[in-house]
Amino acid sequence: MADGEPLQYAAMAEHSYDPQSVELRAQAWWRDNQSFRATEDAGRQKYYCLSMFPYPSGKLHMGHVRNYTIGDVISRYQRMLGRNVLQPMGWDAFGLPAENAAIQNRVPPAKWTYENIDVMRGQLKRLGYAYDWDREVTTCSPEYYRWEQWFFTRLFRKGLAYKKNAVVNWDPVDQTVLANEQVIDGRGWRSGAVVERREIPQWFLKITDYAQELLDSLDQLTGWPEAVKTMQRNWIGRSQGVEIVFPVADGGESLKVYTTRPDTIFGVTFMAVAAEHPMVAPVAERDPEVARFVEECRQGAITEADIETMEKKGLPLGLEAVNPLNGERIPIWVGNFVLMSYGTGAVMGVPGHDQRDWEFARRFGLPVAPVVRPADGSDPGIDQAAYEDKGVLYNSGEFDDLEFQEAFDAIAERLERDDRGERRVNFRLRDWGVSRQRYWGCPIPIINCPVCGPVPVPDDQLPVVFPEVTQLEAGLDRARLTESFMRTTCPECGGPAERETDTFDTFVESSWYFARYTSPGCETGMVDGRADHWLPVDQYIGGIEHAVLHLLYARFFHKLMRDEGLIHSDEPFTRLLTQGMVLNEIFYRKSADGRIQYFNPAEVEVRADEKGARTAVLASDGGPVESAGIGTMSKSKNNGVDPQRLIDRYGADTVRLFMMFASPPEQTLDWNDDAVAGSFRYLRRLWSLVQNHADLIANAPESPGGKDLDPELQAIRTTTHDILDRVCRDYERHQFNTVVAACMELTNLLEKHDWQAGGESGASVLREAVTILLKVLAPVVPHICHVLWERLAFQGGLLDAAWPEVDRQALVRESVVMVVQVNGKRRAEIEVPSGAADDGVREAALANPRVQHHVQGKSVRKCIVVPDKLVNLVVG
RNA sequence: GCCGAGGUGGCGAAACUGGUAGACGCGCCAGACUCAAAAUCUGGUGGUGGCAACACCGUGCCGGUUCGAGUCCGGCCCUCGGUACCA
Repeated sequence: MADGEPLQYAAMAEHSYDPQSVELRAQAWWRDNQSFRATEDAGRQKYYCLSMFPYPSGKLHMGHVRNYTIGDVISRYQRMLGRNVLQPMGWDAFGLPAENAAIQNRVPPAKWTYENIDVMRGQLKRLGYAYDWDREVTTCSPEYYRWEQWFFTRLFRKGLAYKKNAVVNWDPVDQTVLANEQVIDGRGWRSGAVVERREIPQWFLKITDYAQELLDSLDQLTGWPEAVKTMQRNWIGRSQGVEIVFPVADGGESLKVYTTRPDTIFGVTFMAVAAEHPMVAPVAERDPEVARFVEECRQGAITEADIETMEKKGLPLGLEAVNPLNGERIPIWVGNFVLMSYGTGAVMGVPGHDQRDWEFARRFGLPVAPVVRPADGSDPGIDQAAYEDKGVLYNSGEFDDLEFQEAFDAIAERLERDDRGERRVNFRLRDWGVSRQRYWGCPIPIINCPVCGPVPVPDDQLPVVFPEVTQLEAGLDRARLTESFMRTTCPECGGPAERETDTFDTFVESSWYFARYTSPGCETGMVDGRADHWLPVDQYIGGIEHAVLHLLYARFFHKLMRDEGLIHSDEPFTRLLTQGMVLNEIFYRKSADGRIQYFNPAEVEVRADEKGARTAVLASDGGPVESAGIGTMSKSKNNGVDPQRLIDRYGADTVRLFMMFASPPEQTLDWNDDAVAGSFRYLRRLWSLVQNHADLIANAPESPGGKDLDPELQAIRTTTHDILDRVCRDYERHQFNTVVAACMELTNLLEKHDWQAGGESGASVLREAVTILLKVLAPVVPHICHVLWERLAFQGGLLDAAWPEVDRQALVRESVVMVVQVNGKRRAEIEVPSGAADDGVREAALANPRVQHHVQGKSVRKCIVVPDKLVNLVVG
């Protein structure tokens, strides 16, 4: 069949499965009954199920479909368990791609964004997600960000927002600040110019004030994956160490460093400072080599990954620090791996006991001095690598023979007594820089007065809204902020002043949207009393890529809102499911001037020759394209798969089913749509099974009784309840792929039986099984199940049907098949009464001729029995 | 570099607390139906050897613990996510 051609079974037979009409019918029913409107109801247990809202980049991609299907399955499952479910949806609508589209296509960012939202909202509705659309939130609308501005002015007054200098990527050609993503190999993506580091004043939020609480309350998040909590703990990075002051010889200003290993202080053989350190500038003035080095450090990217992996370079400044404990003189170097914005902008180098310092010292011929050795007094062996273990001190004067903690305390006390340092708890976490030099973002509500300094915009003048622009130009993003917008008067002194033109990081909007959903239409504040009804979110679902930044910022904002008295819980998300990324291959071409153009895998043909070597060509022109491996589906890499094609061809249920069946939710998924047809085939089989027996089922007794069934029907009942038992367990642990597999198993079983000849008891066994099947499949494929439920003339909507219960008595079997191993190798199977005693099992196993063959002539030394499962005879 | 996760048939995967490796599905092969094809249905399908019964091998690599290891421990390789201005 040609790709994209719609299936035409509907035209072929009246009763064949036509997803488009089935889905239209189910969705109309939900709409007419306002099924998903959530109301605060004190009488029912609430369940707030939230999926991370999308950035409206154009169309849904498979990552969205995966995310939102998981959320919808959980919402519908919880609803059938009787909970009052709230499931909202909205748009993370500010961001860089809108500006890029504006520049490239000369379309205003607002128009581009709202058009994308309309397309994507339509797609979400087509997929049948059970959202309460009355609560929709769009972060780029002034009604939303007004309250963000309001909140920021409160934080400013509390001293939790402040301004300081920070480094940005500066494109000297386009005269603009670049995001890290826009810097490729140290060059601006559009101009190709070498990017410079530039310090500019920026707004920060004091997340470090909450570092300890953000760390401590992770322990209470028992519904979060350990991996995410570990990443957040490491990110916050609490450490106990000592801040040490090294005087600089010949009267220079002293050098402050932080270390968690003060026990190695006698092994310091160099100091390294950042190029931007105040100590460096005077040296650069007289030493051209240093000046050149500083200039070199000013270029290139600013990400931690770049800095940590680049070649470590350094240059001696000709200055010396003095070791505060032994008076030794230590050369001070400037190093490209030390950043002014991290810590104090200076580090002490201990090559004997730090691998990075060891490599630096080796490279530049600096001495390596061992001062810590293993407890047994053996040589630490620093010729090949640094000795980083904690051990016992030597070569350390009066501190010799102390082990780590004793040495730490003794040295810290000595430094404190001499006023040369102090013990400190340090966090790796840095304050959150929220300033962005962009147009398409929430304006920071501050007025800069030459007399009063930064002054918050008064509440009655909020929201601050930028003038609309019809187009943006690269490098001139903020020039559209007209004179009349910037010119204003100071709210404090009434004198002339200028408006702040920076906007917020888009992570600010996504740090409180979950709270806004609880209070739609609220015009008196960020949220109202309804927030405490719904919060915290019971289940949050989103990509693992948000494990640290978004999820940490949202936790931070929740605590800020709590401390403002707006809400009364400590954490925003009780349970967290981190969905694995959907990956796809990335294809590109590099043009002569170094620019990269990406091609969607749908436009690329991959061929393999006889030797298995792959070549990829663009279908349209037959020319070769390069593969950049596989990566997360993204707009920027143009490797997304458009789910619309699959919806048009197979319907929403097939897409939902396939997504859930393809792999467990937390696992990375390499996209391959070859198997989607199999999910459609399954739904068609389900449809036929129910349709072919609909009247039989509708007229059958509800309960199959249980006692007088013939063995074959009894076996079907046992399997049905066994499968239900597994399905319940798998829903609870969110492993939906095996839920689907179990349903397929049950369907296969039911298809094989001749029900028309089975009489009334057979019909009731079928009725029970089909009822269970439709109920447990409903969260995954709600449309087809809804319509089949109607066909069976069952009372009430399937949506609110009670979740089926496992009949424990039906699970009891009279005999079981056990595996017999000899010396750990599987040799036979035996059938024994279930619950048989160990001795009986052993005898039955030894009686088996195949077992005898392997035991022959040897004595049984040991016999291990796992009841009802396995017996292992150890012979020799 | 650092932090986190993953690696099982041709492919997506399953295996609950250390107990039958490969459920379920895709693909492929064979058969039925058909003038033929598609669709559908039935059966087979980890590898090697063997007519077969069956035997041996097999969960990224090397080693260990155990009656028994995909699962636990030590070391390594590769892939993916994050790395503070992509969202």
